[in-house]
Amino acid sequence: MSVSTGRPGRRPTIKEVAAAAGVSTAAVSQAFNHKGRLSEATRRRILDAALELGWSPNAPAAALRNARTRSLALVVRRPTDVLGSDPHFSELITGIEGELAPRGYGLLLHLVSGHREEYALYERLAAEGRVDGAVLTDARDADARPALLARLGLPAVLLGAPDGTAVVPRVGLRDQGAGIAEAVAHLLALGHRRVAYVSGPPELEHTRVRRTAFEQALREAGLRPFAVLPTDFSERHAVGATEALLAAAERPTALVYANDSMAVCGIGTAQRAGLAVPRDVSVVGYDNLPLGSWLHPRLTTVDQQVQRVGAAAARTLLALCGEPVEETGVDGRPRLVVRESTGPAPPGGGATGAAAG
Amino acid sequence: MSVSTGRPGRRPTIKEVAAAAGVSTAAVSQAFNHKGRLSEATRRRILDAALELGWSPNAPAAALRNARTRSLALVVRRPTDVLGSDPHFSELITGIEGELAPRGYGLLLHLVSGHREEYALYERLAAEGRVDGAVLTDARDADARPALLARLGLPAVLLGAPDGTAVVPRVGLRDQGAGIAEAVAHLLALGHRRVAYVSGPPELEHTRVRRTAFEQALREAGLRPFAVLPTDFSERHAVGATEALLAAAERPTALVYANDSMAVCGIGTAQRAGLAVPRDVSVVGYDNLPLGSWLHPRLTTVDQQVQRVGAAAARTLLALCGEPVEETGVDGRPRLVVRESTGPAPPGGGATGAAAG
DNA sequence: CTCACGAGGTACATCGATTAACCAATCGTT
DNA sequence: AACGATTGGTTAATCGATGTACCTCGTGAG
Repeated sequence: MSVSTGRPGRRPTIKEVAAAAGVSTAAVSQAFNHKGRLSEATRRRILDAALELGWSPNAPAAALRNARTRSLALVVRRPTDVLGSDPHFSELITGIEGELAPRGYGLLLHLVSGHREEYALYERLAAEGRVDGAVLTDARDADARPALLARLGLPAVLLGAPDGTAVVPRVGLRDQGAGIAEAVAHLLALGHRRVAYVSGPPELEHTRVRRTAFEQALREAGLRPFAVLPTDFSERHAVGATEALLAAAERPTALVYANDSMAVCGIGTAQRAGLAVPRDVSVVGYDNLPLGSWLHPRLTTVDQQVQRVGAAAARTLLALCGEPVEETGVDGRPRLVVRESTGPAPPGGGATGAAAG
Repeated sequence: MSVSTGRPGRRPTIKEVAAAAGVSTAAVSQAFNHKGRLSEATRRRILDAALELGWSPNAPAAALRNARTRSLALVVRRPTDVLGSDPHFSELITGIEGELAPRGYGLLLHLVSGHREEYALYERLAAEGRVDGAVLTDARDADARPALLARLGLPAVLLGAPDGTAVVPRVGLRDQGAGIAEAVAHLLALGHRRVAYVSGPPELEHTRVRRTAFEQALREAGLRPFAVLPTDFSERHAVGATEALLAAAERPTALVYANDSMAVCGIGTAQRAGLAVPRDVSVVGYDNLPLGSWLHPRLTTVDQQVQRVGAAAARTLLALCGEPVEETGVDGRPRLVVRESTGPAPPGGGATGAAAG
C-alpha cells in the first residue's frame, strides 16, 4: 500500500520528504496543514513524496510545537468487583471511538480503582500534557472532577443529564427519569402492585434520578415502593438484594434494577429460588445491553443509548478542543424496551412461591 | 495534594522548576531520571520544587527527545456484530492496564472493523510515532501483522500459544487444547455420546486448535463429533447453529461452544425450544467470563485466564520496549470449570424433547 | 523605466526535555 | 605544594515539526 524499502524502524523525517520533493521543510508542513500559500503543483509533489516515503508528521513533535496531542482520555473507575461496568463501557467506547477515529484522534484508556487515584491521574495527564481533553463518566453528586479539570485547564465533558450551569458541559439524554417512569407504568398496567427497586451506588447522580423517578411514578398511581435497596453494582449485592426481596412474606411481584447486569443476576437468583420469570416475578433492567436479548426470557429494559451518548460526548469534547464539529447534542430520551422478562402479575399476588424445576 | 495558584491551564515548564530550585534545567531532568550525579540534597530540593509547582515532564517533549512515548497500542477488531468480543476484551484490557499503570505507561485503544483498516492503522501509528509497541490480539492463520509490525520497527506481542520461531513473541497459555479435551472428558463421563461443537471464525488460530482438540478427544474415546458448525461469533450464527443442532432427529445431548457469549445464546435458544439445561442438553462455554456465573444454570466453561494472559503480554511488550521487567511468561493452562450447565446425559439419549415451560 | 505588489517559497527561532561534553571546586596523596 | 581523581554540577546541541518574518521573482501600472 505504501513504503518502499529502507531499514525497518527507520522512520523518515520531514527533512527527507522535503529533500525528495525538492522543497523546504516548511513547504512540506504547509502542504500537510493546508496553511501558507503553495501552488497546487508543489502540493501534489510534496504529498506524493510523502506517500512514497511513507511519512506522516511525527506526533510528539507536532504535539510539542502545537500543544495539542490529538488524543483524549477516558478514565474508567473499576471498583474491586467489575459487575456491569464492563459491557456498558464497551458500548461507550464504541460510541466515542466512532467519532475520534475519522479525525485522527486517539483514545487513551485508563482504569482506576478509586476516586483519589482518579484525581491523581487527571493531574498527571494534564501535567504531562498527554491529552487534549477528557470524558468524565457517571456524574456523581458533588462531583469534584469538573472543578479539578477546570483548574488543570483540561477541556472535559461530563456524562449526565444536560444542565445549563455546569463548569464543564454535560452530555446525555434529557429527562433521564422517563425510562423508569415508563417501566413502572408498564408494570402497573400488567397489574403489579408490589414493585421493588434495586438501586446503584448512592454517590452516582443517576442513582438518585432513577430512584426518584421510580418513587414518583408509583406515588402518582397512589402506591409506595415495596422497597428500594441500594447496591454497589456488584454481583454480591445484586444477588443479596434479590434474595432478600424474594424472601419477604408478601414478596414483590416485580423487580426493577438499576442496570442490566444486576437484572441478569436477579433473574438467575429468582430462578434459583424456584421462581419463574415472568410468571412468578417480573424483571426490568436498565441499559439495553446486547446480553439482555440473548437470555431466556429476553430482558425487558430501558434503552439509554449509551453508544449514541458516547458519540455525542466525543463530538462535544472535540468541539471544545477546537475541532470543527457539526452537531454536538443528542436528542431522544430513555425508552422502555418491552421483551419477555415482564408479564402479568401473578393472580393471587404471588404470595406463596410455586416451586418449579 | 499539590499545586498552588496560577492561571488555570498554565502548565509550568522545566525552566521554572529549575529557577525555583536554583539549578539548571539539566539538573532537574537528572533528578527526575536518576541519571547524572546530583547530591541527595539538590535532588530533594528539585523534587520539592517540582511538587510545589505541580510539574511533571512534558510527555510530548520527552517523547520527541527520547523517541519513546511510553504508550502502547491495543487495536480491537470489532466486526459489525459485537457478540462476545466485548467482555473478553474488557478482561484483556484490565490485565494489560494492571501492568502499564504502575509504570506510567498509557494504553491507546483503537477499534477497527476490518483487516485492511487494522493494517493501515498500524502504519499510521508507527509513522506518527504515537506508540512504542502494540499488543496483537487473536492470532490468525497466515497472520500478516507480525511481519508488518516488524517492517515498521514497532515492538509487538501476539496473543496465542507460545511458539519458538515467531517473528514477534507470542504470549498465551500453553497446551491450548487441554481445556476442550477436559470438557469432552467431563461430558463423556456424564454419559454423553452425541456431542456437537459450535466453533468460531475459521481464520482465527484458536478456532482450529480448539476444534482439533475437540475432534481428537472424541476420537480417542472411539467417537465422532455429532457436528462441528463454524460461526462468525455473532449472535445470529450462535442461535442459528444451536437451532439447527437441536432440530436434528437424534439431537446432540451436549453442546460445546467456542466462547461464553455464544454459550449464553445457546442456553437461551435451547430453553426457548422448550429444553431444560442441563436436563435435556448440556452446554459448555469457553473463556470463563463473570457473566457465566450469574445465570441459572451457571455456565460450565473453560477458564483461559484472559486477564493473566493480558498482563503477561503487557510485561513481555514492556520488556521489548526496554523496560525492566521481572517475569514475562504465564504458566498454567486452560482448565475446565464445572458448574451447573452440564449434567448426566438424558436416559433415552434425549431423542424426543420433553416439552417444558 | 521604475516601483508596488502578489504569488510562491525559504530561513530560522521555537516548543520542552534530555544528555554528551565540559568545567570548577574539593580532596587525598606523595 | 602540585597533581590526578572525584564530586557536583552547567552549557549547549538536539529531537521533528511549525509558523512568522522575510526574500525573490514576475507582472502590470504609471
